[in-house]
Amino acid sequence: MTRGRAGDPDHVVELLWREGGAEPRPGLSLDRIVRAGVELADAEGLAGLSMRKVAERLGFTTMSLYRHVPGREQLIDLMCDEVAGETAGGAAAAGDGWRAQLEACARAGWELRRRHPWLAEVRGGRHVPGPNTIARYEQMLSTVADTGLTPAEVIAVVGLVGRFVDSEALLLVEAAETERRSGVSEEEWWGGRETLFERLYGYPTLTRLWEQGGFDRPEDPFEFGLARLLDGIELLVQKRYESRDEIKECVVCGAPVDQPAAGRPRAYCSASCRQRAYRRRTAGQD
Amino acid sequence: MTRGRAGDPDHVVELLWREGGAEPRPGLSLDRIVRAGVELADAEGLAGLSMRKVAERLGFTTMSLYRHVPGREQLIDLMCDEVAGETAGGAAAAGDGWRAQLEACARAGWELRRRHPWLAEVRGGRHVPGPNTIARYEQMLSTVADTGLTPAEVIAVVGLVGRFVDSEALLLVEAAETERRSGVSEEEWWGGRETLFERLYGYPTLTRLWEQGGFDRPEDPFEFGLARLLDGIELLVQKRYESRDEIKECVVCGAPVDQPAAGRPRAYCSASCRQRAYRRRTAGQD
DNA sequence: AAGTTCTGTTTATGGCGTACACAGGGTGTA
DNA sequence: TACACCCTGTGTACGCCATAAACAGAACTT
Repeated sequence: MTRGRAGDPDHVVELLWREGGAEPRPGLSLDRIVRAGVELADAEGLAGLSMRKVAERLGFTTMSLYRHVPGREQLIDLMCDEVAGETAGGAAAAGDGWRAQLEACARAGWELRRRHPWLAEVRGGRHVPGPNTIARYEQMLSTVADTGLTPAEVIAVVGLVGRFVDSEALLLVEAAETERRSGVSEEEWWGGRETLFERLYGYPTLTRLWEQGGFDRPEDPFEFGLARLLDGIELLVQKRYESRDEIKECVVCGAPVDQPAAGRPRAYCSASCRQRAYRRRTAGQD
Repeated sequence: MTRGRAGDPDHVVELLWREGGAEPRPGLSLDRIVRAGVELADAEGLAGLSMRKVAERLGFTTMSLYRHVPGREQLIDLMCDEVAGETAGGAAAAGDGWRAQLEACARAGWELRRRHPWLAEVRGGRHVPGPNTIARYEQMLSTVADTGLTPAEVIAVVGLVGRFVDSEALLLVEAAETERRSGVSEEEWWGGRETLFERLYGYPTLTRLWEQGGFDRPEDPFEFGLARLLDGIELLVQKRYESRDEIKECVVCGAPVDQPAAGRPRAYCSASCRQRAYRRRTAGQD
């Protein structure tokens, strides 16, 4: 079933978007392997996720896994989508503005990475997204879609926020993982680096900030960064909003729009485009 | 010399901050190993950096390296500081505002990661910084230090921008590395994922953005993100500036400051603190 | 009943970091 | 001059990793 298709990306697409049909039978199964992988990575981090250990945990030989999963990389893809389905995607109420909703998405991602720290450790491009991952992405996109930003900007905003969450999460994961392995806390370890500190006195700004306690009572990196990021995005949204009367193209079909000499500027080229935009706005809001 | 100190972080401090004394002798040396490591990682990425290959490149046995470097991790630390010393740190002119200077720092980091992509791949906490790394950090801190932000905020801003550069660089590295190994370009690969695309039509926003060409003509993630980030930071700086007349504590010594009933609000508790602040501001501007 | 497919095992390959014991030459001391 | 030591480089070995290939038995199809 899986044999010989290790290099075939379409295979993992099939696995990701599989029908959950097959009733649980004794023996191995894709779901069992994925779940065991998640448990293992939760406990030992992504570096601790080896095919041997997954198999051991399930009471089978290493190679038996390859009957169900093409390889380790693909197992990780499957694990990612598995946990992406955990939160119902509740986020914020639909009545809130885009900013509150986008912030809620970021926090949901943050929370997910708190429960499954290895998510932030997943690296390497060309990860095929599964249904749960896509659902989250779609939600973020739709949150930003009606801000008046261009399509490319919408995509860029969502990517920016997503990568921010990931990179901040990775920071914490690495610290936690190192603590776990070494048994020495982060503060303890850095506190013991006196041979380093004594070389830092020559740097005036660093020393001053240190003396003023900037390193002792730091800002929360996630909260601080998220606030700055959203501020920056909001500024762009405002700029686009203020220049909305300069719109020369219909936001739906792209055709040129005649602007009236006075009164509210037009965004749509025709009533049908306006109606189409309305339907899109309300679509999916069950 | 190195033997038996593999677990000792102080050792790598000594190596990083070593005096460049020792004249080049035949045989191995720390510098030669580090340079070979940089070359190798430049060519094959951090994953391709193995002790075996470094040794091979130098014409020695693998274990000979361990006479000069405690281990792979520490070699990477040394490589990082080696390349951090490459750019003279020119950045922007001192006359420019903090924003232009901070942007220049970010671009310098970006440029460095373009030349040494593996820099972005370096992971794991507790990396001991060397003199070149610290010099860059000091420069960024001093750039943001005179914005009126609190010490903790200054540190948070520098960290935020630094991690942003890193995470965006990592994105490109991973793509490039995968292309190199697979021989298939990113566009080609994603273009061939039709079995995936046909499952995405059900998502309205995603589909619409796709149809509008948002994925074909994307924003540059680095430029877009940097602009948003700096905008957000500028907003904070403005907020702090506007509320500067509410300052209740001397920004130098932290003592309470009596505010005059009228006129320009005081920032310093005394003339000596004002003078000290001036000296700090002008220090290091050779 | 025969053939095929699915599932799990066994064995083996080639890569990695690095611990450990050793060898030879240069240097310092008696 | 003779001895000891240490610095540098070597060879071997261990335990991890992913996974390729050939095989064995059970179950399902025709």
